[in-house]
Amino acid sequence: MIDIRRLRSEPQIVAAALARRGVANDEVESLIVADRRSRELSARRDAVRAQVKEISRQVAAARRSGDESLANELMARSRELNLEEQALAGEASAEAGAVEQLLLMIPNVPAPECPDGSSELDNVVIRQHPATLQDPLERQSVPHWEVGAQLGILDLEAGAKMSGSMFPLFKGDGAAMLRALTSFALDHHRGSFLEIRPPTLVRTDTMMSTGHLPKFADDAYHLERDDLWAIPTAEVPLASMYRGEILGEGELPKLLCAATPCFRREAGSAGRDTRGLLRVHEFDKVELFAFCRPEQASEVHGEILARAESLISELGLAYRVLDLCAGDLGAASARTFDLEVYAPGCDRWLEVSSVSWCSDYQARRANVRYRQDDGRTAFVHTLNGSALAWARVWAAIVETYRQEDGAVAIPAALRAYMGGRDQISAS
RNA sequence: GGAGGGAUGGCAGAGCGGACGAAUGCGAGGCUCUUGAAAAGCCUUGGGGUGCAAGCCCCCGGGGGUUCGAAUCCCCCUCCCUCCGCCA
Repeated sequence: MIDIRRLRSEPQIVAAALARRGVANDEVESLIVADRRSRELSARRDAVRAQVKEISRQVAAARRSGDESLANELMARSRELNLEEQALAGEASAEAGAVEQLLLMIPNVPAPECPDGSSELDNVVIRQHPATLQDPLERQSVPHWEVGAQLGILDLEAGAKMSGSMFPLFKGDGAAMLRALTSFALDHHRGSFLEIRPPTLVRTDTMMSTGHLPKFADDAYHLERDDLWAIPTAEVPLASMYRGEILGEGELPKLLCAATPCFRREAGSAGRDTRGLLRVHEFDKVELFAFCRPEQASEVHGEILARAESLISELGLAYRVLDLCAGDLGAASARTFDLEVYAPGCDRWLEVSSVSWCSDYQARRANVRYRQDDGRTAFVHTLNGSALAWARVWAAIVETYRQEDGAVAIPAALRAYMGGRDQISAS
């Protein structure tokens, strides 16, 4: 969540920054009002409490000196004050709850460098490799769903039969390639990022910490009976790894990496991009996550982005990097770079990574702090980025590497993970 | 799923109704001594809210309750440990 003290000290600056990403001024204003009332009420409550405590001490003193009648008198007075305290405490906690609810709904303040804009149309392409795409007439033009069906490595009908549409089923070398991609990526990150295999069902507070709840509950799968949520990304469990802890300054940055399935209801996007693997409810992904000191954040952000890019390059795919505009930022993010690979068969750019700097937004929600060298504590910064999301990478590979004869060449980087073979042909 | 035991500061661990935000040890920081270091000695050292400040308030896993007063008593929940049952 955002820093409420900053909101108090420079409300117009914060409100203006939030407006860049579409937060209404009213929303900010009602938070400011509720916060002021909340503080006023708790100050009044505390003053009454202080009197009650003082009287208690006097009761103890009266008892010790054997003055029972004074003790009784004081106790009666205290009972009276307690009634007042209870009333004030009720109001104060209701108002504090209101502040909390409003605060949980407000997204992160975008970084000043973040470009202006209200939707994905305003995102800025900052680089593309290669700079120009192959001529449309020479380009491979069979979409991955056809390539996959022809080679028997992707069976969308079978997936739909067991789970419904948008739950893909990979077969044979198609499944093996997915596994190869995960191994390839984990090996690439090993040594720098600590590999974690977190749970993929998490509690509500874990989903709250990253900002996925309460506002975006419709986007996630919820197991009502056990009140657990299927993670939409490994970012969710990883962000809670040190929840409530104070880390040593020397431990930072903590760099983590996890391969997990990811589950998304895609509630708001029914009917959009539903062909093949363009948008699916379940996919595998390798995620990079970092906890660091604020001054390390920029460097770590660059490193995660560089790692995602280098995986794409090694796989030999065309890609571009987007600087997301303020209006297209995820709730927790202050600055995000998206990576899109080009899929020639369906002639589309597919988002395969989103590398975000969440400043202290998630750290506040998860209460993850570190001890500075002056002994004081401060919130860490968190960063995350996919490296990479495989379903769409799989689609781009299959489309990019399809040959005249219908077989798909296996990218050189993956061959060692696929028994040394160099192509997938119809079986 | 059943039966017990536990959760206290950075860590270990005492406290079981009144001066306890909390003994003690370790760790960390400062100082003395020393050419330097070690050793020894002395001192300091939890988190948070609010306030210009003095101060006041909250926090002993979380939430309720009893009481003039709760780390301490009662209830519920979560997590950890031991045993039994079940099971990939």
